[in-house]
Amino acid sequence: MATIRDVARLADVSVATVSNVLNSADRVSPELSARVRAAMEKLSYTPHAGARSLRKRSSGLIGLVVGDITNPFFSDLFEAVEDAAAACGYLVLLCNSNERSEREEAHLRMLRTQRIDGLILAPTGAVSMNRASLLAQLEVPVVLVDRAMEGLGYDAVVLDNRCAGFEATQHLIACGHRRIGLVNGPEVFRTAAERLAGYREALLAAGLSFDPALVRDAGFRKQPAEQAMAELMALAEPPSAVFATNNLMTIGVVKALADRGLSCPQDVSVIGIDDLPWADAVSPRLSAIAQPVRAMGEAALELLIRRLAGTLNGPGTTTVMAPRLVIRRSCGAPASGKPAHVD
Amino acid sequence: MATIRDVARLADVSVATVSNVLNSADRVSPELSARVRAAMEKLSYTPHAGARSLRKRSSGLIGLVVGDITNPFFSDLFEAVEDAAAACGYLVLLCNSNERSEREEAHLRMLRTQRIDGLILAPTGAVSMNRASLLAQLEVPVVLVDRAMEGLGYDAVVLDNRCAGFEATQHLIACGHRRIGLVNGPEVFRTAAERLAGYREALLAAGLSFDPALVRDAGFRKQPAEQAMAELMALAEPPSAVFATNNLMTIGVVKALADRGLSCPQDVSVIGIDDLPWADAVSPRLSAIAQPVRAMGEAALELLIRRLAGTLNGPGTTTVMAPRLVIRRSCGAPASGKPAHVD
DNA sequence: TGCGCTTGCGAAATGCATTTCGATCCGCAA
DNA sequence: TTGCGGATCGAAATGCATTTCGCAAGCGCA
Repeated sequence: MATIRDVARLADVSVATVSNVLNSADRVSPELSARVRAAMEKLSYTPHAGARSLRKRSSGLIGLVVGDITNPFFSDLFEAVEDAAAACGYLVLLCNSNERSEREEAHLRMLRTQRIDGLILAPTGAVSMNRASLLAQLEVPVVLVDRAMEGLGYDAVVLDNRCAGFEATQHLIACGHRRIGLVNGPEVFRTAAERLAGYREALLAAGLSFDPALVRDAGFRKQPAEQAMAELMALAEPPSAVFATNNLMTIGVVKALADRGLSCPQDVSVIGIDDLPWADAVSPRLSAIAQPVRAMGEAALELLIRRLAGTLNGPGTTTVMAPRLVIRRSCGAPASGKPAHVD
Repeated sequence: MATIRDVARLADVSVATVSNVLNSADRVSPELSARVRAAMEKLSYTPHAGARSLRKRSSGLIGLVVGDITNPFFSDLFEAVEDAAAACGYLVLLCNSNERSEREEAHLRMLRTQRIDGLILAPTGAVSMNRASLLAQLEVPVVLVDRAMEGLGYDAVVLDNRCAGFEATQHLIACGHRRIGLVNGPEVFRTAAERLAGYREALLAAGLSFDPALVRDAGFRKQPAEQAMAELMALAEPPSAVFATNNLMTIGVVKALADRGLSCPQDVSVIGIDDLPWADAVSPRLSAIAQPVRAMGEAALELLIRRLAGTLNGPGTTTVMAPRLVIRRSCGAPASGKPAHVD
C-alpha cells in the first residue's frame, strides 16, 4: 500500500508538501497541489489513520455506546449520530453492551485504546464508581443521552420524562379511565422514576388516587412486561388502561392482552413511550409518546463537537427535549362493565 | 496519557519487555511480568491503537457495512457480528449507508484509511465497477452477506431465497389460496429474483398459473409496498393472499390492508420474509419466513476470521442458509366470496 | 540595482508501540 | 575454574503522517 513518501516521490515534492495538500490546502500552490493530487490518484493513496492519530492528538473517532442496538430507539439514535458526525468529519464507533455492564466497561476500555475524541453514552444500569473512573480516564468530552448520570458534570440530552409520563396518563384520563396501570422500568433509573412522577402528577391533577398495586417494574423488557400485564389483569379490580414506559414493554403488554383474548382498546387501552414504524400498520394502532430521537442524537453530537472545538466550556448542561403525544387508536373509552375475563 | 516508556521506566525494565508482557506473555518471566503489570495498572496505561496498527500490519478492526441499521435484520446482524468479533478480539466498525451508494463508497474509502483487517458487506444497489475497485483496493478479505455479488470471488452468506419464496407461497397455497400477490424488491437484486423464482415454482408445483399482474416491485421499502398493495387490491380480481419479500414491505402491506378496512387473514392472508419481535404480539400475528440472522452473522465472521488466519484459501465460497417457516395467524383460508371492497 | 519581506517548499524531529537482533546472566557440565 | 546452552532482557530500527522551522525564491519598493 502506498505511503505518503511514495506520493511525494512520484509528484517530485517533499512529504511535507503532500501532507499540506491533504491538511492545509491553502499552504500549497494550485499547480503543485494538482500534481500531488494526481500522484495520489495514480497510487490510489489513502492516508493511514493510525499514523495520523499518532501524530495529531486526535483520531477522528467518536464512541457511541448503547445498551441494545436492536431496540429501534438506539438504532435510530445511531443513525442520527452517524449522519451528524459524518457531516463533521467524524467516524462513529458503535458499541453494543447488550445491557451488561461488564461489556460496557470492556467497551469503554477499548474506546480508550482507540483514543476516541469524544463519547456519547447511553448508560446501562446504575452508575458505579468503576464506570465513573473509566469515563474519567478517557480524558475526552462525554455526552450522556437518554439517561443522565448525576454529579459527574457531563452534558446530557434527555427526554422530559415527567412530562412524558404526565401526558400519557392525562391522555388516558381524558379518555375516561380511572384505573390506569403503569408498567414501568426500575425506579433506580431516573427515567423510570420521572415517568412515574409524571404519572402520579396526572392522577393527582385529575383527582384520582394513586394505587401502588397498579404499578409494576418490568425492567424495561418485553418478557417481564408480559408477566406484569398478566398480573395486572388478574387483579380483583384490573385497570381499564395501561401505560408502558418503553417500546419493548409496550409490545409485552399488547401481547399479554392478545394472549388473554382481550382486545385493545375495547377491553383495555394502551399507550406506550417510543413511537415505532409499524405502530400505525398493525392492530391496535398504537398511541404513543414519541421521543424526538433524531433531534436527541443531533443535539448530543453538537454538544460534543462544541466541547471539542472549545466553543463550549464549563460545567455540564442538561438539554431536555419535549415528548410528543401521537394519538392513534389504542386508547378509547373504558368498557362500561368489567372487561371480559378470559383465563 | 501514559506511554509504554512511562510504564517501562516505572517498572524499571525496557519498553521491549513491556511490549512482550502485552503481546507474547510467555517470553517474560512471571515476576517481571507482574511488576510490569502493576506499573501499567498504576499509570492506568492503555496502548495506543494507532501506534500499534502502524507497527503491526493490522488494526484489529473489522468493517460491517449495511444499508439500513434501523432495519431489524441489520441491527440483529450487527449484534451477531459484534458478539462473535469481540470473542476473537476484533472491534467492528459499523457503517450505515442509508441505502445510498455514494455513502457506501465514502464509507469504503474511510474503512481503507482505517486499515481494517476485513470487511463484511451487505451490498446496497447494483455492483458498479467503482465499488468493485474500492473493494479490491481495501486489500483485505471481504465476506458478503444477504446479497451476493457475482464474479468477484468473495465469500458470501445468503439465505436460500428460492426456498424462502417457495415455502412462503406453498404455505399460502396450502391454505387454499389460488391468487397470490407478490410484493417483491427490484429483480436486479438476486435476492428478489430468487424469491420470485421460488414463488413461481410453488405456483407451478401446485398447477397454478403465474400472473404477472400480481407481482409488484416495491423497492424493498414500506411506502412503495403500501402503494403496491393498494394497486393489487384495486385489481378486478384482487389476490386473496399476499407474500411480501422483506420486513419493511410486510409492514406496508399490512398497513394498506388496515387502511382499506380489510382484515387479515379474514379478507386477505399475508406472509412476509423476516420475523420480527412484535410479530406475535399484534394483530395480525404475522406468519413469516424467518431468516437465521444470528447464524448468518456468525458464519460471515467465521469465514472472515478463517481468511485472516489463512486457514481458508482459494476462491470464494457461498454459504446458503435455510429459511424457517413460522406459522402464526396471518394466513387463513380465502374468503368464500370476493373480499369486501372498501374505497 | 539592491534590500527586505512574503510565500512556498523541504529537512528533520516527533508521536507510540513492535520487533529484530545482539547482549547478558543463569546454571550446569567438563 | 572455564565454557556453553538457554533463558531473559534491552537498544535501536521501523512504520506513517504531521508539523515546526529554516531556507530560498520571487516580489515590491526605494
